[in-house]
Amino acid sequence: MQNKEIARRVRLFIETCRRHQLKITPQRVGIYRVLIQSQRHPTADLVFRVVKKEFPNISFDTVNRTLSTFAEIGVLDVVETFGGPKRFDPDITDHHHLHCMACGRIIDFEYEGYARLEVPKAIATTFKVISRRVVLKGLCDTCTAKQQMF
Amino acid sequence: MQNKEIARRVRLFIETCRRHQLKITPQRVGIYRVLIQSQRHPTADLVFRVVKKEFPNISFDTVNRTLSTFAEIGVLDVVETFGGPKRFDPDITDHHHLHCMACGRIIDFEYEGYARLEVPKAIATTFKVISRRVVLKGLCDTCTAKQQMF
DNA sequence: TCTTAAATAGGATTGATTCCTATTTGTCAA
DNA sequence: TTGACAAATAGGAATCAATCCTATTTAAGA
Repeated sequence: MQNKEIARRVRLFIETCRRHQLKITPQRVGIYRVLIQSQRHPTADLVFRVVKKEFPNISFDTVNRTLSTFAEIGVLDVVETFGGPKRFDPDITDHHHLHCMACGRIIDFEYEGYARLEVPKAIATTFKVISRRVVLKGLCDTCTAKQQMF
Repeated sequence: MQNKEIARRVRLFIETCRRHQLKITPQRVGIYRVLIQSQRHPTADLVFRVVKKEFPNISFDTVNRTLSTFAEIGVLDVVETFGGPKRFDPDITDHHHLHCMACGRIIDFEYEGYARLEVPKAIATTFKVISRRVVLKGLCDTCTAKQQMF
């Protein structure tokens, strides 16, 4: 990601914080910068270890609390998992997920065919849908290859 | 659920265990019986507390390990969550989920319109899809009502 | 500046899961 | 039916994740 693009997104992020009456702290900006440059779907611990390089005194609690705050104001998503630590997704645009059941990898994909997953009428009346996602479980290519070795 | 239906499913379950060279222990059968009669999506701890009534000496580890074993042989599903303890689903037929972001409730639904979620060709070549599910995040009626009180 | 509520650091606590090991038990073959 | 053995269990210890607690620091508006 270009420095220019990072700066642009940080500016937008700061806007969002202000709109929600959140103080702009160096820790929050640092965490946000790590997040948007991280490999997809990091855990709080992973973010913590990376941020620690820039802020050696930062605590895990701050990172974790901050990530939850970011989720609340819509700066990131908590993604669905099948157990294990929470995982966060800085990509809040519509997309779908493949979950490898063997290695736990989550792979993003976009697909025109799922673009308008209409919500059944019966549900729309009793449930307020905020986001929709197709989750495909299975085996990624690496794990399929490994299985065939036996 | 009728006793007859339970007996039928237990027989099928025992078949499945045999196919996978798993021993038929009273604990496994007990856990399976609790599972198919439980409210949907119980945690290991919930299953443990119920099974404990019939097997006072059973350990949490046995319940938890057994549930994982059941998932491996396809007797149940581990369902997607957004953090918190693992949750298991005895309903392995195709269905979809609503997740209430406020109370964490998971509501099953079936929908004709999602019946044939075709897998994009580009993905089918590199990823072996085993199950597909639409996950809708939002607010259930109870939580929507609560929010409007403020 | 000054004030104040919000945020942070760091350690303690809680909760969930897995690991370890001695003991028990289902299964299969004799 | 019995004996042998690998698999499974019980119970406690250890690990990992998340949250709580509180003294201290800090961002932001007056």
